[in-house]
Amino acid sequence: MNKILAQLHQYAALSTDAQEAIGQALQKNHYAKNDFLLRKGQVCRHIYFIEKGALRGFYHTEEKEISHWFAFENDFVTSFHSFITGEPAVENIQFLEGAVLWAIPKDTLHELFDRFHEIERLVRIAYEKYYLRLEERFVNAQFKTAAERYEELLLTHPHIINRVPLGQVASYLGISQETLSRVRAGAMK
Amino acid sequence: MNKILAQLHQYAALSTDAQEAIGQALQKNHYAKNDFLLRKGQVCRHIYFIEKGALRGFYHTEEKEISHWFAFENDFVTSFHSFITGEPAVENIQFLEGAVLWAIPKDTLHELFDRFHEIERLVRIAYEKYYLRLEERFVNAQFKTAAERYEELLLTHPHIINRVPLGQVASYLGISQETLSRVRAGAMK
DNA sequence: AGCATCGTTTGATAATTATCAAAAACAGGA
DNA sequence: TCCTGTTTTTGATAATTATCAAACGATGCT
Repeated sequence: MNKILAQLHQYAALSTDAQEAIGQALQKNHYAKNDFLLRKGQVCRHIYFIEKGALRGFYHTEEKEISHWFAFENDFVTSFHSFITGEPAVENIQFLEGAVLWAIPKDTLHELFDRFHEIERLVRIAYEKYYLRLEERFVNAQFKTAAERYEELLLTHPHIINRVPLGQVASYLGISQETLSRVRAGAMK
Repeated sequence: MNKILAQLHQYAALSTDAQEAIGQALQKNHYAKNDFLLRKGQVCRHIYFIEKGALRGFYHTEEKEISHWFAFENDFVTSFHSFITGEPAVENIQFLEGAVLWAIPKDTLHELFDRFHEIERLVRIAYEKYYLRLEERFVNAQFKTAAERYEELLLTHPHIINRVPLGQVASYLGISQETLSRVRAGAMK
């Protein structure tokens, strides 16, 4: 609980009242490895905070499967598109490890927005940061080669490489598993 | 002016008071073709609304130049990263055509956030939409081939192809100008 | 009309990455 | 420890895309 508030504090400060309201809205749950938090076609009605564990979001079609994000302790996760639009998700969310999550329902969050301008402001600021991160990834994807992107991932997010199967990391980087394996071996420099 | 409020209305409704406050904050300006609205290294302190004209945002390094967005009538533009962080921009914004823009300064916008919860809500919702668009582009970039992305662009944003030089469209799609030319000729099916 | 500039197309070749197939390495359970 | 299934690596080949170079086309200006 305090960990959650500490993470939120990164985005903006909150009054005691607002903090308490958030605390009351949260529900705790345990999940097993390989379970699905969300399957394609379901509507995602919560934002989750990861107390413990690791998750991935991935798209799955007949031809291929692409992991587009990984999340770990102290991250917030949701199926952004489904959560915001209320439409069925086009992605899946799966547990890479056993996990403990805190959930806040969308309805409750919107009630909090009405009651506390400061909470909506915090979320506005959080969205800004999430946008910037995605933009940065997007630009990197176009400017750097597969090998450079792997190097950078190794520097900035080593936990991804340690805790996620290689094939999934490869799809995250936008390359095939074999190519990533060769990049790793240093063959492609 | 009314066009701006109409665009804003897409995101959320606004009270008359809020609308008036926004109207007072706006400044109108004219620009010539090929001028820069913003150069790499400058801080972007405004959000702009395009009454008339076309712009592009692009990254420029020694090796290459990548146009990462195009904007036209009724679009809002800014250097997102610089505007939000207050840091010098890493991108350039240039006019593809002569243009008329309305500007709102960041400081003024934040004053409006304090005075009108509803304006901050509108912006929060606008960010959600912008995020979703970027996410969609990001996924498409990984799932579809260059040819498919071009086809899709042709269907969904034909004005980009009509009003933007081919080389810039190519960098937007993440391919070389020559490849795009061949894709267009239908050679790569 | 003629010239210069910019944008686009075409051709030949090289580099990058994917795909298919099989072997090797690793991890967990009996 | 051995077996089994999963993950990772390696090899050979094919497909995709980039790069370099040159030609073509359109536009605007004198």
